[in-house]
Amino acid sequence: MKTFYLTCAIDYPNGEPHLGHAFEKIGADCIARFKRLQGYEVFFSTGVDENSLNVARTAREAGRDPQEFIDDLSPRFNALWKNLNISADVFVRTTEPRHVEASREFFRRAHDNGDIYKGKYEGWYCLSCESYYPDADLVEGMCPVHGTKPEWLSEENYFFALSKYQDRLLDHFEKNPDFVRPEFRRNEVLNFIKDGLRDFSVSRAGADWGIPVPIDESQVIYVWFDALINYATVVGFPGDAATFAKWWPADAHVIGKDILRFHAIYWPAMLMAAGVELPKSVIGHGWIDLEGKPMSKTTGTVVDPADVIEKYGVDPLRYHLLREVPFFRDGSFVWDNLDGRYHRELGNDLGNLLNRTVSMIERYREGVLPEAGADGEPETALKAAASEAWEKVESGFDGWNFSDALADLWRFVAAANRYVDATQPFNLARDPDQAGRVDTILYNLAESLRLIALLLAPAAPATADRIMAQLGTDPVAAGCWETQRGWGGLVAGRPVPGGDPLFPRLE
RNA sequence: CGCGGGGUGGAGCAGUGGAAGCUCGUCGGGCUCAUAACCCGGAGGUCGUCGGUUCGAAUCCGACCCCCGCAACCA
Repeated sequence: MKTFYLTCAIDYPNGEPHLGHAFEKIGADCIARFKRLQGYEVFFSTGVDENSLNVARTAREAGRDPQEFIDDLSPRFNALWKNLNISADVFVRTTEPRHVEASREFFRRAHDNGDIYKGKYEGWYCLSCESYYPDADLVEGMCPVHGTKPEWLSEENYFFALSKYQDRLLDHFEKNPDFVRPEFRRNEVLNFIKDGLRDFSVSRAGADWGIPVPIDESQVIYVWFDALINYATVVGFPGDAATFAKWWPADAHVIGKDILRFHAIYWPAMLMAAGVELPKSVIGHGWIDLEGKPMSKTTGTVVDPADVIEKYGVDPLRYHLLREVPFFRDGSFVWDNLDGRYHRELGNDLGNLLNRTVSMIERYREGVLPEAGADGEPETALKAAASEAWEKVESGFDGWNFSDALADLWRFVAAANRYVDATQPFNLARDPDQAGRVDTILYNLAESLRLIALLLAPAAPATADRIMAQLGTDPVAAGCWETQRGWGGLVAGRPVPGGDPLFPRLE
């Protein structure tokens, strides 16, 4: 069976997960489900990055023990993904023993390959920030955050020989034009590489939080070096060779634009050093803000996804984000827009289409699906719209253009609504001579909804199944895009139970 | 002169020389199976600014203004 290995960023649990985190997981989940529907065996991973010194610092600032702190926060991320119906197969925590082992083994291999050496890391260090600043970031020689005079520190660290891989990386980009997407991000990365790569330190001295360097237990592995390795850990590196061989290389790493460089440059070079194949693609998505303002805990501009779910439901949130914000671009979460999409697109367009369809089958055919007769002109148009939608939606999802895919799907929803209006079954039903026409129309409407549910399933899986249930047919299952994509999947003569409106009006 | 993208009706966008478009929203009318949809009609734009080329510029040229991404250790 064809396989697809998809990863999300692992988030660092120094606070509650918010809508920005959710955007990425929802997009990735949409792809995971899309691939399963296409018949791929999918492995979909996410997790949390717990070894960051920032996490330990945040915990201590709150007067809490770091371990206790992450044991509290990390499960909240996992719980949110469950609530959002994210179909991840694994949720990794980088403090897990298997990941500690994987990181140390990876480090060892890079070291054995001659790509890790001891050097001196020097720079202006702000004690309050606990971080180094390049000269350019200092404001008149002072820390840009605290305005205090930073200290010149120098520490012995292990360095990774990134510079050695500059040519091989350029070569890889050359031979794999889709390695980084979207294209404008690829170009940014390419320019960065062409400017010249410098070695970077992969360890920290004097820290008591993190994974010990295998060749020098007095230091810990720099958190970035360890975090990236999670993608190998979760598919069995290094102990489970069979599992690793089955899934690696990853088909797509889904990450935010802010951490693109780590995935598009550092990680590939690290893999080359360890003698491991490179991933197929790195997908850099945009960020969402709140009503035009950056999400920030300090200013209170955050949205708790749980609040959105409580008011509108999981699928409306998923649908709205995927439809509203093109995945590769930045966008805004606007409450009014969500409300508008909920009522107009989900309620009026889709929900009402289902409702009017099952209502007419109930009223005119005692709730039993009639058999379709010969096609007329309206049927030809409807079926043309269906096959066009199928083609466009599939290629839209395939290119991570969720927004376009859903817009195209809604063109078919509109076509089905137009079909009702053009054929007027509610008028024909008064004339016994037209019974055959009414049968045909009602069947085709129900069948349209079946196809809509299939195409909607990656974005709004629960809604897809609710539609299938109201139509009296099976839930959406893995691989069914291959086996059930053609027109005519519904079986005449079966009961159409109908049900409550999918998206009732609020307030 | 660091590299790159962009400024078009309320929102999001298309449009590289020849009558300013699309989707959504908004206003009015028709229809009615339905959580209503669909159809018809309307309102709404100095196409960032200034200058130039041309019979004709959103589109070509020049200058300027503004916004955004990248510019190494920010999981």
